[in-house]
Amino acid sequence: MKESKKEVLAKFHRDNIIRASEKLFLKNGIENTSMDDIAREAGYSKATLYVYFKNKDEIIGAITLLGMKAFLDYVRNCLMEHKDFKSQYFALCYALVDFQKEHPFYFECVFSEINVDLELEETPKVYYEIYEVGEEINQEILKIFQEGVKEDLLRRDIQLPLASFIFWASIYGIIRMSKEKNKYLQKGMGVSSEDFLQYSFELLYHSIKKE
Amino acid sequence: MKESKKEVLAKFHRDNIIRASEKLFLKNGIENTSMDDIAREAGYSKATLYVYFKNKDEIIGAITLLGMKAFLDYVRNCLMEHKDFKSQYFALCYALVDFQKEHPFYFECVFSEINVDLELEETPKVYYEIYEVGEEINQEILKIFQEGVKEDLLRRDIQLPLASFIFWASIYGIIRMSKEKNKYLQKGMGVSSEDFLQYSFELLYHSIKKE
Amino acid sequence: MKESKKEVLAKFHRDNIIRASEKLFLKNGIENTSMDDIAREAGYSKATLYVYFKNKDEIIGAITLLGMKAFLDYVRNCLMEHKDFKSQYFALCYALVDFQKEHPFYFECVFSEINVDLELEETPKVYYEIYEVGEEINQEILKIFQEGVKEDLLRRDIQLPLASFIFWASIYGIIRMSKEKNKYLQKGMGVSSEDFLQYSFELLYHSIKKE
Amino acid sequence: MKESKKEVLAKFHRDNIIRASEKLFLKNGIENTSMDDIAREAGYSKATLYVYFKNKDEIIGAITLLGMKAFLDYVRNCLMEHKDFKSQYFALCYALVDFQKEHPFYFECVFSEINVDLELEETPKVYYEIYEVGEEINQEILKIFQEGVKEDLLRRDIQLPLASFIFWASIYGIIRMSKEKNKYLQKGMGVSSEDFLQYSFELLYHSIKKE
DNA sequence: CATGAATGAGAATTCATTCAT
DNA sequence: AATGAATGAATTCTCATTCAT
Repeated sequence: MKESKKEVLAKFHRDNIIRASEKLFLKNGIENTSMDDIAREAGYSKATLYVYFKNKDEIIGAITLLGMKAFLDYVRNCLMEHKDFKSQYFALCYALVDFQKEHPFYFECVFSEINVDLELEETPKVYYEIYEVGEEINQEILKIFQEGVKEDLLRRDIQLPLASFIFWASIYGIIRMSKEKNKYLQKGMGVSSEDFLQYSFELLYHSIKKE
Repeated sequence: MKESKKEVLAKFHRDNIIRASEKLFLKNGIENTSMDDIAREAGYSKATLYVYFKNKDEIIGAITLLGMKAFLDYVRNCLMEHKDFKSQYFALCYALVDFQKEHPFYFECVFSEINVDLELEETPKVYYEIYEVGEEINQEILKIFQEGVKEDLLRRDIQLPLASFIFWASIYGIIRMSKEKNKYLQKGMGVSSEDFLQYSFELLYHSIKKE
Repeated sequence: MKESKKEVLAKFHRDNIIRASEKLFLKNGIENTSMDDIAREAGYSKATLYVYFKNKDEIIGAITLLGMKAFLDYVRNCLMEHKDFKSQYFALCYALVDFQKEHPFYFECVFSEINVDLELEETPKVYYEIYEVGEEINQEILKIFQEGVKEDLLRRDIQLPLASFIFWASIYGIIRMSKEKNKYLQKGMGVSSEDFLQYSFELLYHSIKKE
Repeated sequence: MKESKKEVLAKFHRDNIIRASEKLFLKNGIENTSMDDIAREAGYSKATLYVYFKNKDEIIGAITLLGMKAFLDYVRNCLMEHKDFKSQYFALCYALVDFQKEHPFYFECVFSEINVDLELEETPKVYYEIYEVGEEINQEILKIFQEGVKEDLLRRDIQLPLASFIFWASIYGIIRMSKEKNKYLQKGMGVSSEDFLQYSFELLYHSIKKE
């Protein structure tokens, strides 16, 4: 009982630190976020950060892993709540949009290569975990497209899992751009972010669906 | 005459510095590139960098601008050398791939929002220029798609300039992923980067072309 | 009774802490041994160390004192077990060697000045005790040399207690060097540590003994 | 010319830093001397220290090497200025005393093993130099004793170079003690440091000289 | 114009010590 | 009594920037 209480408390503090870090990493970038900044934002002393994380890298790793796991949940939900391909496809698209909104830093993590050589001895465990969760995500998305094949909705010449990867990449680019060039879309083209995204997802759907 | 001689010389030095910076920024990232590193790579003393650029940010800005301009040239070339939509489309795709290969740092710049409020008084001039070149690029790409409409190759419901933007975004995501997950594509899926890109561009082409 | 039980327990814990500290101080040096290290090695929590010692300095002081006391015992044993000067002399020499081997950290303590002004008000009690034990050691060694005088084995011009001090100092230097330059002695001169020490003690014996 | 001027200036600054470091290292120990302390003492900003030395270790290495070289000069002087063994012997003894007075930190360096594995690839050059100067010092001292043999002043059973090593070690111990227990010698035994040293050197001389 | 020299400000990290429980 | 948790102060080292020459 006491043990669990302690663990709960530790998790609470780690979460606070992670949330503060996520916020700052997103706003200013990892490199421009100092441990001092994190400490201030999280409401702890700098030294306390080192009680809960071995170093800055471990904070980064923890955030990334958490983000990947959160996203895996998002994706799995799409598959559970929707049974046919088209629903799953659009649900996944919007899941990604939501995910980017709620965890903008995680979103970037998911799509960035891990700058770590997984074959080296001293690579921290967390990076293996990150890699593995990434794999699981890929598998889940593949399942959606396989459902599409089963339903005979996709073009015959679609190559899986390649196409799922391309979908993945395009969606990333689209969401990213809808964020980065948000103002431009509104002012320059008179389209809201939401409309832009919806139209994009439909356009992409055309690239794979059977005529 | 003398003035112009001076200017030519100044441009020469600025270019040297920019080339050195580009190389290092790409290899190690902006944050991990010190002014010392740039000075060493460019063959000047550190203080000399400050003769030609007000500070590090201005170097970054100058690189971005140069990159955008270089890319604008790429795009314009596509339009000049190819006259029909399909040729222009694929030429543009591969132009982007080439561009990413030759100026990987510029590539990122082109697709990132400038973290600067253009409406503030003190915003350096360079950022306005960057914005303007970006606009020109968009216009050029739009022209390609308008050619597609003219040739009656695109689906009737295609909305321009929205679709050109989406294309833009997707291509970015795809190229980025072909880089970042390069190893994964080869080992995990047995596809070369080149094949992946070609297949992607074709898939994307389907999303817009008429049946 | 209860009081004494408590005291016994307290001594037990203090001893554990001291033993752990000695081990670590020796292996890594005082400066490179953290209170965390000591706590881990001793099997207590860091805060507990502060129950038994006011601070790190007090641990160091306690170790020093213990070491001096241990050495005093060594010296007294030499005097008890050997009755003639020559035996006592060599026994003392080898006692020092043993002592250095078993308590290398204490060994250094015995020969280092305490960096504390004994006349200041706030100087902790332990430093006085250290000083006093040092005095006792000197007295015991002097006794050995006085035995030498009594046996008429020493040169007439030998000045006591000066000579005992010099002996003391030389032996220290020799043992220290046999440790520090151990490799050099073996590789460069082909002499084992043991042989070096024996020869040294004999050479030194010549410096005091009558012809 | 300009080059040499520059070099002279750099050497000047390096010397300032070294002198400040030596003073502080001696007073407070290496571990208790921060780069901040050195900067303050030397009259430079902390960052400037890193202009002239790569890091703290390099300062330590430079000091040690300088100290060893200075001492080698001392020893060579003894051999040049004095031609017979006895003069050389005492001159060397007092050279050491002087050396310890003028460069107390160097003195300790000379007698401490270098905590560095000379066979590792990355070991800085300075440590090899330190080792080599140490060797040269040993050779010079050996020469003195060989002169003693030549003059037939030493006991027949004296083993060289072992005896020179023992002498070396004893003198170290004696000088060290005359420092560390200085107060004790004066108050407790009524002997000045100088008298203690002189008497010690004579006593030691007895241990090697022929009857 | 070009630069060597100098540095203030700040980065990550460590550690002895305190304190509420 | 024993300790988990928290931290202030310090440490080594880096780097963009300035300035006198």
